[in-house]
Amino acid sequence: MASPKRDKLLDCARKLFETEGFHTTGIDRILEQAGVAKMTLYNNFGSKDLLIVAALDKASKDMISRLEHAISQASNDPYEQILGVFEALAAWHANPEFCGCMFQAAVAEFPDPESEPAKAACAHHERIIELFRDLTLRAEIPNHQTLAQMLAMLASGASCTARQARTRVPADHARQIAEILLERACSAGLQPVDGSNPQIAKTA
Amino acid sequence: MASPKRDKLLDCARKLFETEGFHTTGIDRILEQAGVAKMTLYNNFGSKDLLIVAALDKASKDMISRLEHAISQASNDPYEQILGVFEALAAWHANPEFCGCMFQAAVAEFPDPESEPAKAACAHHERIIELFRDLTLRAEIPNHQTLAQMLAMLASGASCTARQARTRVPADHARQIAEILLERACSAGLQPVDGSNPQIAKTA
DNA sequence: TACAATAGACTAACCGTTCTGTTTATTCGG
DNA sequence: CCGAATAAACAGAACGGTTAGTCTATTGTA
Repeated sequence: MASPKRDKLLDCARKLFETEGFHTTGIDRILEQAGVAKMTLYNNFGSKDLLIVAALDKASKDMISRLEHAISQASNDPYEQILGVFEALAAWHANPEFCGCMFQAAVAEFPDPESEPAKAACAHHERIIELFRDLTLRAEIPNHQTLAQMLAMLASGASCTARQARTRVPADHARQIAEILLERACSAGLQPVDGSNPQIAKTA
Repeated sequence: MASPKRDKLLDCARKLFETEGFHTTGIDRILEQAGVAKMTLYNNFGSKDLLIVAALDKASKDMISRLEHAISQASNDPYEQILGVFEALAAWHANPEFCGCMFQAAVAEFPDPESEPAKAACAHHERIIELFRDLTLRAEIPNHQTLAQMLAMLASGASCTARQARTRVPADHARQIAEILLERACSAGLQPVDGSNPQIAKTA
């Protein structure tokens, strides 16, 4: 299952997809850069789409473990750990090699929600929400599910904005907002969201 | 400049690009759906990329004027007007035809920031920030520039999340966060952002 | 010898773009 | 008011290039 050629191919594919997009990067370029024959791609992955899925899965695993590492290093306090996630986000965006979130690009390039790459990208987003949910639960925040969704949305917005801005400013703004939300949740608890907007019921 | 054929072509192109992406929708499909000859495309726009730019520009103009309409109808109070923008956002996301923000898709599909479609999409984002800046300025908010950036980021995050979720929930969450930020800005003013994060200086 | 990975030719489809020739509508001079 | 001139839109063939994917023949190694 795990061969050095396969790893090299997957690494190059991930990088090229990230920097130049999924549709615009042809198979031949990946093979050339990886120094690998065409048949190793089709023997190991089956198709370009499945290679994309594999690249997304690996990128997701890497990012999640990077965030978990940032969390464990931040503190024992879940409040501080949540802010640590945004610190890690800002550090990522500040990296000059940063060129946007790969998963946001994937859902944009594969509009069909039933396509495998789109599903892989959505799965990553769910994992991010889950990560925040663990933290808000441990922080014993009243409306912890809602806050987790909000935090994930903040992170998405920061990544999306940073793709154009190419600075860590959006992530720092997101962090600041997260701080405000946490402060508020700590002192009073969030107002019930769904109750205050009854028209949601239709789409929920 | 403005002919009915040209308008029909532009409309169909905008819709197809929005729902199926820029790279995946071929020219032939656009022409077929618009009932228009190939040469009318090249006589009127010059190339597919320039057609994409024209579609993005028209979509931007439409959206901005829709938001301005929502603002003018909301109230005379700039606070209420800002919330009105998020109301309009939520209404847009609740529309069953909503399939994600076209401009986010454009920057994802054209990773080269120098490409014309990417520049057109960035210009739209600037217009959104400017729209919020006008409102925060009129609201006499201390750090109005920073808050405008934050609000734009919230809107981006909501659109990005709504692409996957297909509900108005993210926009409602964004609205709720905006409410909190406004409340805070009203009572005390935001803390100086850049001062509290001196490491920004490098990228600023 | 046997096996796995290689390079690279090859296919079939699709892409954006150009070109050709025809048809339609509009405008203008007599 | 009518016929000629101009321009625009038409359908569709053709072009060169690129794509994902398959196949074959060759190499290196155990």
